[in-house]
Amino acid sequence: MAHHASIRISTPVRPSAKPKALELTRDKLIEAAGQVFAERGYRAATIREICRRAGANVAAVNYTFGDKMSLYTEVLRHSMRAAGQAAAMSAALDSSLSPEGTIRGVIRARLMSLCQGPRPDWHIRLVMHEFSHPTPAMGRVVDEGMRPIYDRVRKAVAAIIGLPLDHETTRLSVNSIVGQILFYTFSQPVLARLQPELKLTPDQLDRIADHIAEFSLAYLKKVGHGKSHG
Amino acid sequence: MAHHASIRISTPVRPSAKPKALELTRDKLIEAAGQVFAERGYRAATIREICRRAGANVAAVNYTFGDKMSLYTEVLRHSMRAAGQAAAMSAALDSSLSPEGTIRGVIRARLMSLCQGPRPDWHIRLVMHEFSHPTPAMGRVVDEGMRPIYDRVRKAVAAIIGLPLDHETTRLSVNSIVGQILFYTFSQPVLARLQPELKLTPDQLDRIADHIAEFSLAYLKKVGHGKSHG
DNA sequence: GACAAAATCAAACAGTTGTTTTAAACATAC
DNA sequence: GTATGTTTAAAACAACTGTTTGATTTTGTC
Repeated sequence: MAHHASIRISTPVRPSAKPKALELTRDKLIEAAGQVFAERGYRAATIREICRRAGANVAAVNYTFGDKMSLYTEVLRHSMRAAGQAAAMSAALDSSLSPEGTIRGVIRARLMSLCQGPRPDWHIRLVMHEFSHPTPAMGRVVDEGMRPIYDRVRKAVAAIIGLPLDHETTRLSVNSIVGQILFYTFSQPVLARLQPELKLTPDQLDRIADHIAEFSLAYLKKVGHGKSHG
Repeated sequence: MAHHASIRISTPVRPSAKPKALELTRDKLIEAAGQVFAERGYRAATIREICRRAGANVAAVNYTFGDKMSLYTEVLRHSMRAAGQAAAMSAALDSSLSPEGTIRGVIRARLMSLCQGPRPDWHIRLVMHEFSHPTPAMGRVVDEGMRPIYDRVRKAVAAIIGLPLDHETTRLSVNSIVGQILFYTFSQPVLARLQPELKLTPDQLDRIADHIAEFSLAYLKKVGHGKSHG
């Protein structure tokens, strides 16, 4: 049911005038909920634990957000915004880069986010959960979190291999590149068991990024040269 | 608590002598549990729904398997066994293949399992859930389901690029190949939204398998030739 | 047929869940 | 100060969870 929360949402007349203490507990709840949702999943995460970690009362979630699902959506939105900003930052300085530079940059930026960042694996685990059990929020995850990168890589790939944007080879090549990246982000549990010696330190990730770039560009350049004089 | 079930387990003296009706409901429960676990996840899956789909009583799970987790482990074991048999079958006929043939074969076999098979996406969704929320059963999933393929590809890759089995380039190249494959198995929700026109029909998967092979071999052969006369 | 073990069932149990309620504490404007 | 609206707190609610119980039916054996 709609209740108290709607009052707050419907009256952000002056930004940061009335906010008072609600904003505080609201932030604390989102932070705590991010942790709990990430490590337990949506269903297994309990409102009671979220509130305990946030130092708030059990009723705080329902008072502030309405219900559990709205809180989850809000956490996902927050997570997406953070990831989006990082992506936008790297996008700003690669619009002037060569296609090859774009590809190398995207791979590196994407991999590096695995070791740095404030909360290392939050966003990843949240998205992973969305993958295995999609909620209505899935659409936003893809549209805001993945499509920008996907489209940027697609343009660069098309430029290198000299084929149209929507040619099958273009699309499949992008999938191949994205797949290599996602392997290191999503398959860490497997990786840890298959290659225990592979630590995802910054300089190791650096070498991995280089490898993925070399691996991919070998094909792209080969096809590109074939097109240019074939 | 251990109870009735242990009686059955501890007395398989004559195989298929006493089994009677228990085996039947046991199979029905595993089948139903596979569906429910796959689509809802371990936590959200309820014993009541599993039993309803299996046409059994609520107490059937606890009577037959002891508790919910034991049922889950059994389902995972079943799923692994099925996948393992498929892998073993393809392994039998590729031991005599060239390294390149091995790689092409593994890619194709792995991708084709996406469209054929009795229950198309069971195993995948189960493993996906293990990825995002690993249980103690995770170890077996990796060891029985992934390591055999991983090792086979590694040997073939090492042969082509002419580097030792545990060279970093060898391992990273295997990761690149496996990553491309896993992308199509694990990222279907994303894929469905990013490329709605990409249907995973048998002949489409055939072209995808070819692409992954070409994409990967471009790099492997390049490195291999470099080694042979450099 | 009778008899014992195995299997099924309906009902209940104990615990946890998201959510609601009611009242108290707090802040703010007059 | 009082009055008003907002935020917290403790307790209770209703629904659902995995699990257990004890009776009842089914099954296999003599």
